[in-house]
Amino acid sequence: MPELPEVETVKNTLKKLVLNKKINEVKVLYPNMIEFPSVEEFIKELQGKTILDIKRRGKWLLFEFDNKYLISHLRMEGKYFIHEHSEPIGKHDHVIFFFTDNELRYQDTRKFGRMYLIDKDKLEDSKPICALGLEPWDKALTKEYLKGKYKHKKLPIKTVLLDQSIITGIGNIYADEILFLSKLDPLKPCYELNDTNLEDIIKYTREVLEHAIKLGGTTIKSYESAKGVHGLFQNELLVHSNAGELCKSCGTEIIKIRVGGRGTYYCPTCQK
DNA sequence: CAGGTCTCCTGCTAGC
DNA sequence: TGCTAGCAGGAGACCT
Repeated sequence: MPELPEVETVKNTLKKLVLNKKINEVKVLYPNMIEFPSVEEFIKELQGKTILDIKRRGKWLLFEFDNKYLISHLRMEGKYFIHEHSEPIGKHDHVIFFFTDNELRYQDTRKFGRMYLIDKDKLEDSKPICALGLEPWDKALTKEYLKGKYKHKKLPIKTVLLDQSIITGIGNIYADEILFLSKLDPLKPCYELNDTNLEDIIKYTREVLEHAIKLGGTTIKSYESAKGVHGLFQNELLVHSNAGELCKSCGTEIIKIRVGGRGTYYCPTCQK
């Protein structure tokens, strides 16, 4: 499941592969993937356009064109692969961007991914980008900012870490890791967090994500940044997906619970 | 307004 | 062995 570090890795991989390439043609094989505008307009607008840059905002991938951004969310299993024209179309290839020498295919087993084509000057004011909160490294991300957001919230901290309108980019894997390092019970209500807790959340959010980016993200299930390229952060996971294993800090068994409908892994001894 | 629930999808797995 | 019910999950829609 691509979170910020995986999207960052995909962005860097794609920049090496498709920057400055001109799209001759677009094929949309699964129309629901295109959230806005209509599929017809999406195809027409992209035809003949050159990919000027690729950026990232939260978990969104931003392909920059002269007057538009194609923004793409990979959700659970979305992947971009370069293929030769001759390669047969796969069962899960849903959108294809044709270049002269090869093509970029968006593959998504679960079809959860979504794409938008937005006017460049309206990007920050249009959904979904307008609903995003601060990037983890934004200087505005301070304990005062979090205090303001968390003050009246009774929801568990785990749930709120996944709220993209506060800090953007954290998903289920990294939320568990951040809470483990912050020694916080995932079920702890937001408003109960003290200054130290908030400082720890900010510190470890940045540390965990930076470390994961360095290692090319986490490969659980089927994430790849390019064909056969897997991240390495899964070897560094302290709690996530480690139910039954022993806590590296205290030796207690890591347990799995559900918080806000999400599988959540934590050490009941270290995290209070 | 905050928060809960449903929805979208398919592959995998537990259980019979 | 083969089948199926149930689960997994990011974020928007919808409801309370």
